[in-house]
Amino acid sequence: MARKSGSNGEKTAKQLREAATALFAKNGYAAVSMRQIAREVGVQAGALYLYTADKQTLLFDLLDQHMQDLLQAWEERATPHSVTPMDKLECFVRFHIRFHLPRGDEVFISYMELRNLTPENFEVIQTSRRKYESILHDILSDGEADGTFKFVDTKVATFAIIAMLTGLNTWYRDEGRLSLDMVEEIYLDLVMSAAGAKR
Amino acid sequence: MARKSGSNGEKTAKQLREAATALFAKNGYAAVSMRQIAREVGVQAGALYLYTADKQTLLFDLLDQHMQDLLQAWEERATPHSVTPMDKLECFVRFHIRFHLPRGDEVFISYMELRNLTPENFEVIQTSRRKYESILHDILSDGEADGTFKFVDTKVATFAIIAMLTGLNTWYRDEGRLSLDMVEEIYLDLVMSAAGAKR
DNA sequence: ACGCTAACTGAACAAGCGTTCAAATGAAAT
DNA sequence: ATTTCATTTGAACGCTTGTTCAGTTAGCGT
Repeated sequence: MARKSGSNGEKTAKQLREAATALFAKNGYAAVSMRQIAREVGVQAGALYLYTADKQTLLFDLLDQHMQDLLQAWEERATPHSVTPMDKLECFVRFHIRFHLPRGDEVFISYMELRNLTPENFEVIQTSRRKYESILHDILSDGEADGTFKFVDTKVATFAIIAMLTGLNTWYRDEGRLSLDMVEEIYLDLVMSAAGAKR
Repeated sequence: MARKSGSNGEKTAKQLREAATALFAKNGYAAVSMRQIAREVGVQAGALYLYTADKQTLLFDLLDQHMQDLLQAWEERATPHSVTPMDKLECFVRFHIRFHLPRGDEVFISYMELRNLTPENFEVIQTSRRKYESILHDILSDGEADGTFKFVDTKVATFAIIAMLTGLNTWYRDEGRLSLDMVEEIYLDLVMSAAGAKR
């Protein structure tokens, strides 16, 4: 047999992205074969090449989509645009946690599989990442300018805060001791303290 | 030819560890072949099996050695054992940075390749890691008990601080803007602030 | 009912994988 | 000088890899 009954291109494309995301996160890009992904999708390996040029492009598209989603979600965030640096920082922390926590696999891949990108693809992702970091950096700078925050080095503080927040993904479990709301408050407190903000 | 002139077991063993560390860090465990490692060592692939049972054991040994070194270095740290929680935390921060920064590859592998360990091997490494985390946790607990520090949640603060410190490895470069001494002071300040310590 | 095209199979390709092992050779001890 | 043993080669094993492609079928517009 060839074409399968009930087959549909968009559905398969979506299944491919999902299967690849899950498998790459669990076993790593290099350790996952196209045949493994195909099995998960319920299709032969050859069929995948109707939806991606090659394995490398598949990885890149996943990472790029993730970064695009992240940046776009920030632009469209529900919270009304805040005015004071304090409000902005609070908004950023809450946003970061709520965006990243439900996307464990994507976040994991985005950090772990950078080295498996070709140099050109790497540069694209890196640019998006820097864009995101600059959002936080601008907030911290503003706050420092008007005396809300105090840092020895603002650039380092940016990295440190993002690393701290993203580290949440490595240990948080839905069934665990703490609710999403609680970790949000805990990290908010840690970040505000680190920023030297009096509350 | 068979045995090579000037050949020496211990030297080859060391070269194997170094080549494997560098290659695993750069390309990932799954993406690196035994033949690639062998080429780096300057030997045929078959010869590597005199020094490791198999590829999995090679990875495990590297990670395990790294964790052992870390825990032992803490025990033998040069700084005289401090008394106040404040001193202890300062000591820990400085130790963490000075131990981790010069070991970029090992640290990277230790975080990235955990998933490529067999479950039993993973458990061993995880135990060592928890041991290290508990060092910081104990310091934070003590400090909270005597009022030096203030946390909403001490366990979370432990994870957050370690993530923050380890994140340093992802951006620090020797040729960069900041010296080792400077980042040490910057991170010390961030950690102390996050801990709510008045200085 | 027919033709077109989107969707997929299944086999094939060359290349590379981890691992084993008999054979060969250098170094060290006698 | 001879033996012994550590060290390495090089070929071989069966298997998997990413990717291509001619052929086959399902769904859809006419």
